[in-house]
Amino acid sequence: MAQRNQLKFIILGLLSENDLTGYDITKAFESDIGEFWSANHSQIYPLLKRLEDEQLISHKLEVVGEKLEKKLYSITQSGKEVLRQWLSEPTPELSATKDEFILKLYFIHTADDPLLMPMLTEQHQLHEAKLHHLQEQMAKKFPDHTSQNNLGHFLILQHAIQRETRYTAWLVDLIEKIKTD
Amino acid sequence: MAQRNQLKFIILGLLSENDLTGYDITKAFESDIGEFWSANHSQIYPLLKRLEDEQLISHKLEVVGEKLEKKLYSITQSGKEVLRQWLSEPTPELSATKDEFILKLYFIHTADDPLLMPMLTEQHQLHEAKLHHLQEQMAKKFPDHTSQNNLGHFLILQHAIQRETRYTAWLVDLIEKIKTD
DNA sequence: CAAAAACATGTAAATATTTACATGTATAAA
DNA sequence: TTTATACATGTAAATATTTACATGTTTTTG
Repeated sequence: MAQRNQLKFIILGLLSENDLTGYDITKAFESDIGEFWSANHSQIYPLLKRLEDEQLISHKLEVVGEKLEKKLYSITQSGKEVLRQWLSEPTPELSATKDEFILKLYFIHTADDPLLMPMLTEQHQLHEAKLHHLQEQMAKKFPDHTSQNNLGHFLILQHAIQRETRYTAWLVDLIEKIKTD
Repeated sequence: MAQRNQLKFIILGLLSENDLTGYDITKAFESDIGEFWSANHSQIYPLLKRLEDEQLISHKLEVVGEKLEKKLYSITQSGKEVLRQWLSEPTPELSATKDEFILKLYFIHTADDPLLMPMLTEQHQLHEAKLHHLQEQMAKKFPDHTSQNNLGHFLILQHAIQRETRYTAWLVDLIEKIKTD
């Protein structure tokens, strides 16, 4: 397996909060969940079918306008149990954080390599932009600075903001140090 | 593609430093590179063959003892160019950091969920252990606190240590806050 | 009202990744 | 000297992930 089907649990988790269509789930990966997992609709639709076969979810058809049919999925009792079971299991893996920039950096041996500075400034710009985006999300989703029944979401945003703050600071330091060489 | 063959470049990068066997490369993923990428020997051996077909690397046989043959791979000029090209390209992706614990946390809605505290203490223990491991690596590989022709390696270790320090501190804070509820 | 953008759902093919299967040698420890 | 461990190299099968192919509807914008 290339990662023990965590997508399955994400889908169950999302459906445990709201009934959703495949399209809605796809969208979720472009916002909230996109911060810490990725998936395409071509992976999601077949999986929804499989989860329904396993009776972890079910769907009913809704018709929009004249003929557009959408499938609104709900989690079943069995699905809720599988989700809860997953949440209660240990998570001992600490999977390697695959970061292509860090990978490249590993192969830069000296501070005077002409590739280094462009790499650092590019990453600085990217991570600063991401940090701003996350801060906007936080302000938008938790305007009164409290988590209100959404502790998990609040925490992962806080975590991501801290991560990007730290990442950006590291890059700034590094750029400064290398400049004054 | 499930990630535009970054393994290819890791192998080229490793071979640009030293001639290595497939076994050596496999081992590298259990130490240094394991901090930020993973790969199994069953992925490495076929890829070495492919890279040799593409004339990015070549090998010579070495015999150990009576009959154990090992293939010592070297990077070719063409391989060096491909590696350098990769290093010089932009890295604009900022791929989602797939962290199963964060994923689970997203689906914990309230601070009084009985699953929360065990999750947090488990992760605290794991990240603290990882931090210690990284600090040991740093002390071992850069005892005189300087990077000496290995800037990249030094920086990725520094980066990982900062990341784990921050992660651990976040968990400690969180545990403290939830305890005193 | 025409056009563009967003909604909506799939399949196919290529590639990447993990786990399991398979085999044998050399070296260090007991 | 036997035994365990590390060295060494592969293949097969299952699964995951990405990119491309494919089609059609509804809503918003100009």
